[in-house]
Amino acid sequence: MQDSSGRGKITEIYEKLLAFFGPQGWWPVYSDNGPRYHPGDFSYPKTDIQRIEIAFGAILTQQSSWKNAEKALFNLMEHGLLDLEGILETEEEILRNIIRSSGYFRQKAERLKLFSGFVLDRHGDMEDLFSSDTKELRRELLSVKGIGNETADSIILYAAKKPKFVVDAYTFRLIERMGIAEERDYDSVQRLFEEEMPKNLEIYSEYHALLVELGKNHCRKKPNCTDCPLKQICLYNKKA
DNA sequence: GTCCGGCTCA
DNA sequence: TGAGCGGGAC
Repeated sequence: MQDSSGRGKITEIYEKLLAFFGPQGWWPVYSDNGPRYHPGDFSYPKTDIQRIEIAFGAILTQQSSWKNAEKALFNLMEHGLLDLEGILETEEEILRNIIRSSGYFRQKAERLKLFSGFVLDRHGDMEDLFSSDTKELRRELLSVKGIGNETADSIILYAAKKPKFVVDAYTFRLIERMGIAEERDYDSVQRLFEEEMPKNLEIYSEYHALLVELGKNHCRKKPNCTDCPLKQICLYNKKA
């Protein structure tokens, strides 16, 4: 996407969203004596269990509300299954029931197993997996069936703590409605944000979370523009 | 009844 | 590009 139309807007959107919603503090870490929430604390995850928690959470929340994914995550925790070997040793049918609340539980049970098997076979643990550089890590994650662009980037950003901008359906919808980008594929949209915003972990982490908040509250499929924080700079729904 | 912090396969 | 996957919250 080119400069003239979009240049500056990405930054402006970020500032308005941050001012309106405040810092979101993604990603919550619960396990291994982690705090329930850590807004402003980007030092998590600290342990492999916590890295697994975030990676599993990223898979469980695919096309599902975080509430439902969270329940599944807690359930895994209670069964001591924030553990790669443990997932592989758990009967598929049992695993499905443990994560049932997240929806798509048959697919996700398989995905947890495939991901766990990959990490164990290729790296042994999460810390070693994350020791690869961002490009290589992304390539590896994408090679696992069940991990696509958004899930891979979520893991890279929130678990491996490497600056990679996460694009999701809300992001596409926003730039579509605001007429910012003409290129609609994932990589182009990601590049758009990464090129305008400072390559910064905290900013990428907050920006994606803020876009989710905007998408849930205002920029929905059926938009609620009335009290939208971007109302002044968005052309959508403006009278012609 | 609608929608969710997507992805695979045809 | 479209169908299929799915429980739970609102």
